[in-house]
Amino acid sequence: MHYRKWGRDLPWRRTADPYRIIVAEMMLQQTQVDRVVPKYNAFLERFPEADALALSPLKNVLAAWQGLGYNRRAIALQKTAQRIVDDFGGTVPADVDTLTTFPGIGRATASAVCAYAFDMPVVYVETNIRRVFIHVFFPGREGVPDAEILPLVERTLYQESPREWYNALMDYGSVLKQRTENPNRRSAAYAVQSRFAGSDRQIRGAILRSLLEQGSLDAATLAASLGEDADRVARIVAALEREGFLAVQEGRIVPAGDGPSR
DNA sequence: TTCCCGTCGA
DNA sequence: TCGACGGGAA
Repeated sequence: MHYRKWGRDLPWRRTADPYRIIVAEMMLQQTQVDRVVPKYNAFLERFPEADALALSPLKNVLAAWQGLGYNRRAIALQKTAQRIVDDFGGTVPADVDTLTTFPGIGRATASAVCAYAFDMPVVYVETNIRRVFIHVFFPGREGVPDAEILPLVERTLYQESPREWYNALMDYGSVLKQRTENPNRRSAAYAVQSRFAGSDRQIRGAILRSLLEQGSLDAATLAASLGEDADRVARIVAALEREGFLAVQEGRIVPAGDGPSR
């Protein structure tokens, strides 16, 4: 098997610890492998098991997440760790439908956890799998729906070792991306997204980053320091507050769960 | 400037 | 079903 000799040596491939697989998969949801590797290692040094993550102040979790993007995943990951500890006695359930009920875990991540942590023969589609199957089975086709890919995934799944099979698919998909025009552009799911520069997303990221650096922020001067319209910044801060990133106390922006009260 | 990507809530 | 959501690399 080609994979046994040439497969990538990635840190999450050296463990079957379901907690570690969950951390890796949630990081990999929206962030490229090269960027995840160092963050994954540092994150697990800080939070070696679900218990440590569940009990940590959120701001420390967000700090460890810094640079990965889509910071809501950090909140969701901590909540998932809390559910594992509180509702499952620290044992990750080996079941796609149960895992899907966890915050930040959908079909793809739940299936990946079952494949990599538990070596279960689950059938699912994510970007690398999609890329491989579109390339191999749908040459020249546009708008290929996942519904047509799934049966092929099921038929080709190597039952003897689903974990190894999916790892090999990941590597093949990653090579295809480097060597060809991304076949996923021919997926029905493909969409061009709005520009990042000047977007709310960029400002959200900047606010969170400076909050974690400064420890707290003065709401009145924040807009000026960002060079942005005060109304717009206030609206974004309110959204961040609703999502549980931060709190506003007497005009100061502080990390969530950090102030007095309760 | 363009590219990438899974989950969630509307 | 669709738009919001980050940030680093090419």
